Amino acid sequence: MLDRIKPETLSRLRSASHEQWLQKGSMLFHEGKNPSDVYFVLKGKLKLYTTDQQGREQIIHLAAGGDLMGYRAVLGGDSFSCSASALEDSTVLVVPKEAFLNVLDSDAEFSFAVIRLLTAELRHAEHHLAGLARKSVRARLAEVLLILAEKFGYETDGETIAVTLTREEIAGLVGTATETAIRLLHALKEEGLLATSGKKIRLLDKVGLRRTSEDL
Amino acid sequence: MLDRIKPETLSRLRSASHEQWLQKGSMLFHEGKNPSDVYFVLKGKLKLYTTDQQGREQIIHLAAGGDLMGYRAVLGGDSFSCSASALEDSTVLVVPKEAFLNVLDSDAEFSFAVIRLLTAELRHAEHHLAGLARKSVRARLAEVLLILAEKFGYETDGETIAVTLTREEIAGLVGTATETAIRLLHALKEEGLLATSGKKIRLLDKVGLRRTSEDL
DNA sequence: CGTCTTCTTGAATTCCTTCAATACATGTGG
DNA sequence: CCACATGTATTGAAGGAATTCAAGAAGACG
Repeated sequence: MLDRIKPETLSRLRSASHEQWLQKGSMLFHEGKNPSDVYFVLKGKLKLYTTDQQGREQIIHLAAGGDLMGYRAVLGGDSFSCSASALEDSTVLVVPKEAFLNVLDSDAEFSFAVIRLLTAELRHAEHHLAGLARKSVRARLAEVLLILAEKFGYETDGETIAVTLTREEIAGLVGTATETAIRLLHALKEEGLLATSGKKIRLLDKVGLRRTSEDL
Repeated sequence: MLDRIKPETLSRLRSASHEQWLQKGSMLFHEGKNPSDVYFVLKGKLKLYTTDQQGREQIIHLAAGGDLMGYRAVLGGDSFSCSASALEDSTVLVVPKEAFLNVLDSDAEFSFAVIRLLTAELRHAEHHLAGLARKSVRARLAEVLLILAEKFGYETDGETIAVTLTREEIAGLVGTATETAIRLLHALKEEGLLATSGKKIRLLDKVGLRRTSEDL
């Protein structure tokens, strides 16, 4: 998102904003609270998630450098429907919502960029929805791993996903129990599709994973 | 959506458009095709759905009078990610995409209304997503029934949902097998939460259904 | 009526969850 | 640097929820 904004617009936004540093694990915003700002991720990785009564965490979305966060609540005039926290040390640009809305109102190009962003999110959500409803947990796990790789890229070996998640977080992404995620990771490992070492996951056979992700 | 457009903008759109009548069961657009128009539902009810390899249908969205359809593909510059067909005889206003995009570009108010619409859709999709991932099929069925009632309203008795869906379509909304949907409808009936007669469903205990929809 | 679709029910099976116990890792204070 | 505490990961076993397949009943429609 950040890279699609022209310099002029960006400096308008920046002049009203400040940067904020977030330690790994700390919260950027809380579900249910009213938004006062939107956030551009300058550096780092964050997760957007909801927590149910039983304390299980469902991860709705992931954010990396360049991504915009918190706009859904601001645009809809709602409270936050998710919480956001840092997966690693991160820096965000805090843009007061008035500044954001002003720019939106006066800059048709920016406004169209936001529409494109919303559209892309919606397509992504619909796809995810169709998948959750009819794919097996196994297929969804394979898909999640590929999405993680696409979103965060690989380390220098070209195979290890460049993000560190707990098994619980992986389960929260897939929408399953932690134990099931562990067992299925193990199964994919036995099939030679991936290798794990601690929290690092190496995708050894991307084509095989893609095939697995398309099973029902 | 239609009701939030000012008359002036509406007549601009209308002047470039034409109406189309759709028989129950006929298609408005097909997944994978390129969009040439967006559609305002003037009368009737439609479903938006994807079909998987096994021929199972997952319903992504429902549309009633006043709703806008097909804008996701047009705004994203994509092909349609869903198919749309009429649940009953319907009439739509066919707006060529150029006309739609022109108005969007020149009318900031309309543009903001579209942003609000996208935002609302996104919130809806996220909520649905979180629910699909962690609720039981039983809870999701109860929720779907309440959503249907909210979307399409009741018949004159104030209890019968004003839309006719096959069990297969209900299963497609919930994201389950047709047989499971039938069994769970039966269970909810035994508990006195609803009554069925053919394809008509009467919600007898909305509070109870709400409670059921919030179970895990 | 007869045909076709939709609905319903039964039974077997698969997949996933839950609970419980154990190993491993990480970090902290002594 | 060790010992302990805490959080994370793993594995087993039992149970439950949902799917699948199969077959029959009920409706819809020409």
